[in-house]
Order: sequence, then structure tokens, then C-alpha cells
Amino acid sequence: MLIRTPADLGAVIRDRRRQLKLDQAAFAKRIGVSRQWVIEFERGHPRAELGLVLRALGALNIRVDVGVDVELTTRRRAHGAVDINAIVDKAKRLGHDQ
Amino acid sequence: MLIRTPADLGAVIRDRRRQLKLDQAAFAKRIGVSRQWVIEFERGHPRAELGLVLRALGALNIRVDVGVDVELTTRRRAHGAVDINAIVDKAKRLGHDQ
DNA sequence: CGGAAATGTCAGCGTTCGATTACATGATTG
DNA sequence: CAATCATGTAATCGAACGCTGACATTTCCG
Repeated sequence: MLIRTPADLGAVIRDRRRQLKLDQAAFAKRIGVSRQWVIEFERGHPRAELGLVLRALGALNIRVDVGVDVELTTRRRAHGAVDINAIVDKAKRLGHDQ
Repeated sequence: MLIRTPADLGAVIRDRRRQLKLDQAAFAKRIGVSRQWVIEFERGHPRAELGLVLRALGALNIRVDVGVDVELTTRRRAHGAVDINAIVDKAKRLGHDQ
């Protein structure tokens, strides 16, 4: 999923956390933050600390990829799958904006 | 590129900023932070605010993608784009597990 | 229904962010 | 060399983070 805002990330994490059947307390403990933090972050807190965010993502096995727009930064996927995503992404971009 | 730590992100941004021939001051101004912030962030500051980080990435036209390992979670796009990704992802998922 | 579990809210508190300002070092170039 | 620009360092300071702990609310089953 394409991330644009902190709220996007919060939603992703919440979904994933539930998918893994973790409650906020267990999740918080696992990444070493308070339950409060989880609540605020899932709500899209824009000032959450980067390090904690990355820990949270890692704990849920969520991959973070960054790459420049069109050229360069070819990405490979975790499992030797098709790179159809790359193709699709490129197509979408050309068809839309930026 | 796969992001694991704040330092990874700092490096990406620094590279990209230079690629675009922006100095720290101009870059900082563009995203509405102090030059100090840029310095610390490029150095890998782990407690940088998520919102500012995303703004910085956006200002440099760096995409941020997140996704679960093999299975994936998402649907829900920011702007009405094709959901081919979802389809592809689902297909991949069916082929693998869960 | 009733109670437990999960989630959300509130209020204090120490710590630290990020802005600001000023100066120091580095690199480039005339 | 000297001037200029880019980058790094330092110190102050208000604002906000994230933690703790207690309570409220919602959700979920027996």
C-alpha cells in the first residue's frame, strides 16, 4: 500500500495487528512501547517517533519500501515473485499524476 | 529500497536531495522545517516526527510502500486508482499460504 | 443479564523534539 | 588568498512526546 500520511500507517498497522490476533497491550509490549502509544499511533498521530514506528512495522512483518518516482530504484520483492507490481505501478503513475 | 532503520531513511533522503541539487536550507524550507532538522534526520535521528518525515519524502517525490511479507493486508487506496495491486496480491497470496 | 476483556480517555511528569540564533569548519572558486 | 556557499556544532526554550496509572466505554461470550 502506498503511504501518504501518518493515518495511512496507523490504519495499516491496526489492520495487521488484528490480523495477527494481537491486542493493543500485547502488541505494545512486543515493540516496547506503552499501550497509549499504540492507541495514538493507530489513530494517526503525526508526531510519533520514527524509530518506534519502524519497530512497530517490523514487529508485524510489514515491509517498508521507498523508491523514487519513475526511473531507478528497481525494487525486488521478498519472495522471488513477479515484478508485476512494478509494472503496474509505473503504468498507474504515467496515467495519473506527478 | 527496503527500509529497516531511521538511518536508512536518512541516507535515502540525503541521496535524493543531492540528486535534485537541493542544499539543506532549500530543502528544509520546502518542507517547512529547520535546517537543523534536516541535518539530524539525514544523520538518522530515530525520534524524528513521522509527519515531518513523510513530508520530506513527499517533497522529494519518494514513494513509500508498505506491505506484508507474502500475504498482504490492504485494500483501500488514497485516490481512485486501479486496484490491480489488490488482485495481484491476492493471487499471490492464494498461491502461498493462509 | 453479567462479567471479563479490549479499547479509549484523562491527568500528571520527566524527557526531548524542533525552532532559533550564532558561530565553526569545509569546500569551491574568483 | 579571500570570499562565498554548504554543512556541522552549540545553547536556549517552549511545546509535545511517551510513560504511568486510574477510570470510562465498548465489545464479546458464557
